[in-house]
Amino acid sequence: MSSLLSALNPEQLEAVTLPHQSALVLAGAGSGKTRVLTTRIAYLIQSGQVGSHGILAVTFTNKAAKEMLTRISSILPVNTRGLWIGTFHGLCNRLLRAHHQDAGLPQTFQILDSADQLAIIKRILKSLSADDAKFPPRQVQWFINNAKEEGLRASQVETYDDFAREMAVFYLAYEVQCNKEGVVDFAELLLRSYELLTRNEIVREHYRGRFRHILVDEFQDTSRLQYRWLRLLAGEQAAIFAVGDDDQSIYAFRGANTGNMKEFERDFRVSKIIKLEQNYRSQGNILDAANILIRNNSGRLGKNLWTSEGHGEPIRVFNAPTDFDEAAFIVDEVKALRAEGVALSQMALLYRSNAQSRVLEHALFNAALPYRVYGGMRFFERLEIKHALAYLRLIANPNDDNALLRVANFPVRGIGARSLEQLQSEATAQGTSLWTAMLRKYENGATSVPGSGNDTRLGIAGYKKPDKAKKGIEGFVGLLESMRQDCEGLPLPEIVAYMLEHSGLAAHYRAEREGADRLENLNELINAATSFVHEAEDDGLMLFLNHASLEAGEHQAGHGQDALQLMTVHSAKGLEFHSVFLSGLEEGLFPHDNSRNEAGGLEEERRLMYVAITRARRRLYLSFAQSRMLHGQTRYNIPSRFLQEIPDSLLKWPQPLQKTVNKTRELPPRSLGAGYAAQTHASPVRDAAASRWRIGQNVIHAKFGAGVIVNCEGCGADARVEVKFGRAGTKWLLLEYAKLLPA
DNA sequence: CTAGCTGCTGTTTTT
DNA sequence: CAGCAGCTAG
Repeated sequence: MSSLLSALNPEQLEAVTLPHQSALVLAGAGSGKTRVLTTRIAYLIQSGQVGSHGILAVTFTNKAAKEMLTRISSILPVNTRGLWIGTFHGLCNRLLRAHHQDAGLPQTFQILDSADQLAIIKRILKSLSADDAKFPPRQVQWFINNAKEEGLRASQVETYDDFAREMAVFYLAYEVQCNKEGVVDFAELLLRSYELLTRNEIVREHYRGRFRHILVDEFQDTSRLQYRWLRLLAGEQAAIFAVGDDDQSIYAFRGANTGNMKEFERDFRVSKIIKLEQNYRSQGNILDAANILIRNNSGRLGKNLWTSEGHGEPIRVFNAPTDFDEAAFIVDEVKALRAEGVALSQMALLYRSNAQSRVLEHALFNAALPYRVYGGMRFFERLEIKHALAYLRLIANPNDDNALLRVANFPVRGIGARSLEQLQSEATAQGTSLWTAMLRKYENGATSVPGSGNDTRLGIAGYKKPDKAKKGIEGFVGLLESMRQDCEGLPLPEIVAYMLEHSGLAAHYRAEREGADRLENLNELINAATSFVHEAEDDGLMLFLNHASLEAGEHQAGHGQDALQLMTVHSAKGLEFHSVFLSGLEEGLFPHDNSRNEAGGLEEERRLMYVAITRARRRLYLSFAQSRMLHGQTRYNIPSRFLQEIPDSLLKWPQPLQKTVNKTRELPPRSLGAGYAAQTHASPVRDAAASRWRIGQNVIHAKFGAGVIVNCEGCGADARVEVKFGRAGTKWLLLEYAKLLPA
């Protein structure tokens, strides 16, 4: 026990050994947050305060949950299966599985990912013949998820205008459809289990009596509903140990509500907030940059990271002419670092949006550097995997319309859109699933067609067509029925292998010229199933499918080998690397344009930047490109304001070897409140006469501030340039009058 | 019924 | 530059 605690600093120790009371731990990046959580769990169990069954721990990602489990089991010989550690979604799923009847769900309920959800919504909008210009499916999806997040059912939605009324109708139809199919979306997992706990006293009291200690990781990212869920589950008895960092709240777009921290203080009478500010990860310069940057945000709880290590290296900033050059620079630096002995897996390339990975991947590929992309197209989201999963879902539950529609005609078996549409309306009319409708139709067809009262009334053509369609469906029904029968009792990996062969998927991709990768992925699915059986010690098909919906990532070919890590800043949260390359630091990209209109959008972007910076242990690269290919056209952006918020004294500007790059630092207008001199760096004298105005050039306007030329036309007195300014938007300026200065 | 073409649109971040 | 909906030709 003492060895367990001896390695902790005083604040960590205090947090770990807190008595049974609710507490808020403000844990800065790299301050040993996970360690505190796992050590506390081990401490609680080892000191006999609670059994392992009395602990519930919520993490933000499955990865974090897994890590926590392994760390705990390395400290303590506990049965990890009795521990309730997982994401909100994972825990809700567990709860609903255990009480599916009380929750009004079939035992085999399946989980929809957002793409599945969108598909259902599209189908519903179509069946209600809604005007999709007026009601874009995405917006309907957004509306439904928001309503659920507010805890509202379709019948409870406020219908203050026609639009909302219409939305409520869609929501209701969606609810009905999901119930019919026995599927739940992500938000539903939460809402449904929240309702279960609210309504069912027996279940509620059972869990309240059981979970005496509730630990919450990344508390700043909890949503309103999640917070209510926690409060409900905790009741009066449980102690909630909440660990979070308001500066790392980057999921507001998904409903995260930092206000929960203050509410938590009030609701649970938190008497003391413990702050963990000593950072064990990054060196001084990196930490200073992060601290100074985040100070530009308002309404922080307040926290300043410090380290006992030295300043370390300066932060390297690179100004690239194009995104292509940026990638080339990164490749060079990566090679150099590797030559110095840094493992590729200890280097990360971070970017704001997934689309940015393409250029980087291209450069890495050409340089023959192994890399691994996280996020983006996830394993379980790949088309061929979705098809395979659809078959598996149908084996588990043939009433899953989504799955059925996905593969009814894939591989092609002559079930066209028309027959499916027909089937759809029959299903709607009868209030059944498509599968049931198929069975009926098939049985009707089988009994009535031979007797055929039809042939007296219809011409041959008009009667052959439906006959053909029936054959397709008949074949499909037979296929599915035999698959369901044959898979009964088979171990999971064999079910997957069987399905791949008998569904015709394997054959389909074998025949396809470009199918090799897809085949490989399908084989990887068998591996995934095998390792799932291994890890979960359970071979339920249903469980595997849930695992697939809840944990979209982590399975990817090319496991294990030393590879560069590529991911968005969002998915880098919680990770650390020896070296971090943060690319695309441009206005419009990072901070992202879309964040401009959102309340608090800019501050969230800044927190995102803060997260990115604090991923680095020793070395941090920040880079931006003057021109970038985006959405099929070249765009010219000015450097991100965040660059400017970092003091020059922490920065170093390396130059690429052979290229002559504009050595001037071009920065956007200083934002309010920042207090460092922008012009301290040496700026080489510019040859004013020689610099003709050109696209991509950075300029300064007396009134509008810094900008970049994105277009020009005319000549002589008529010469005009279009300039995109950081603040004033994009404007056409007559060169004769506008006193433009080269930046 | 299918495959292949065109033309449109939308574009952040994720459990 | 996608990805997708809708259309046309086989």
